[in-house]
Amino acid sequence: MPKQEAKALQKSRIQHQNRAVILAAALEVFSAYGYRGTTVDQIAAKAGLSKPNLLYYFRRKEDIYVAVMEETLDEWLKPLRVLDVKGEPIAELTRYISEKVDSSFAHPQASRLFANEILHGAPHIQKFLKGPLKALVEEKATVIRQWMADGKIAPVDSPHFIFSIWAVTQHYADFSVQVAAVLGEEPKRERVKQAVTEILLRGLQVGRTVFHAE
Amino acid sequence: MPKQEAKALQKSRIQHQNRAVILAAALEVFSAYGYRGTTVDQIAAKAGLSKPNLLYYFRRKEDIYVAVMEETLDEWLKPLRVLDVKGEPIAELTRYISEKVDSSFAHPQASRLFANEILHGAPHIQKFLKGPLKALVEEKATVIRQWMADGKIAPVDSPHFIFSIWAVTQHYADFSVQVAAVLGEEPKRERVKQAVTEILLRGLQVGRTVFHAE
DNA sequence: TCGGCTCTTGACCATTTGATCAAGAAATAA
DNA sequence: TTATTTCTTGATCAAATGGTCAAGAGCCGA
Repeated sequence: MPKQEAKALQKSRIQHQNRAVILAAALEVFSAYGYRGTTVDQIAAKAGLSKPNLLYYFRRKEDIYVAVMEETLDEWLKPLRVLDVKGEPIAELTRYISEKVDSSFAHPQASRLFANEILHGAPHIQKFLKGPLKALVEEKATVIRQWMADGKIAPVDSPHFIFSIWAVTQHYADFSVQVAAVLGEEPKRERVKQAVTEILLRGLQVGRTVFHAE
Repeated sequence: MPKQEAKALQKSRIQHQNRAVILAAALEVFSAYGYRGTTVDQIAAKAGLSKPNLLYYFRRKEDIYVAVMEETLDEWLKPLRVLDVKGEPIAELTRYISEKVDSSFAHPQASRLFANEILHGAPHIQKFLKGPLKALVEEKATVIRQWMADGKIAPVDSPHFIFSIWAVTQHYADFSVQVAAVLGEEPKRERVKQAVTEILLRGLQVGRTVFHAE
């Protein structure tokens, strides 16, 4: 019976669909309340399933969390991966910042989930940080250094510059409550994009004419 | 008996000392594990007290949290308060950034406690955000606008510039695990300070000569 | 239609955890 | 010393919560 062999791998329509529903619900709840602050019941309720039913798909709460985190990480890396040494530096960095701002506005939960994980010591993603992420940052820091060496941008500490881009763009997802409270209104995506790009990139531009005081 | 009247206000030596010990322990634990992730037992253990004893000083877990948060907020505001319109803009902003970086290195727990609170919707400090913080940011945004109007710095979106300073500097406390993992070592305070200052302020300087490519 | 596999759930369990309380120990004022 | 107030704690409770299980319902291929 071939059914036996396929059992472990093959996922039925229902499996596929329910796992997706659960992961979507879990992202919402985990990002809002943190790992410990989230109950399995909450996720089950949001997913429209009974608790034992949910635990039929993911045996432990932690398994759900890990699954959501894995889904998130890949998407998180994407925009940086395409930073291209052959492109025009300011255009490349502008695109990267733009995509990160878009991401903060479109998927704030993913950003918050990630932020919360790191804030609490990154117990589940140490390997990701020290492996793929470290490698990618080193690669892209080299790209930026190349641009500097070619005289295309002003000198800057490459890894710290990457950290700054992350910090500023993700701020609009992770600290959105604070931003909205201080501004007195929800920030506008395009306005944020423009402001952030200017703040982060203006200092890099070479041959730029700055108006002079007096 | 005057003792009766004073009872509610007066705090004995023991009261004073134990409250301080509890708040210090609570800051450590809350910042590491979040509100829900922290147990009263953990705080009591770290403070060297029995759980009922701890609850003699703070009747509820939430009371401890609120007390720690209040202690933290004031310190958080301090560096921004002294931003002076009469000072030299770049020097003033450099000092502000420097103090924020110092704060991230010296008191990362306070920053993380604050970050965690906001990340989860700021349920306990809405009033602080919409009141004192909003007012202060508006005041200091005006200071920056004045500098721009006087032609002392390049134009920039003031509130978003303040957000950027917060984001970048606090990143080294809130995301320190990520920073260390990606760099492969602990970042050096002075190096961070220099890099961050350059990234954030170079674009503001007026009459600056940037070397030109080729 | 039938047999087996997948999916679903009500009931239940063990542990954790915030909080209480009564009673004793220690400090303090008379 | 003595009386009173403050401080401390072992024992205990009720609720919340992660996880189990057996039994039933539903789906699907032969």
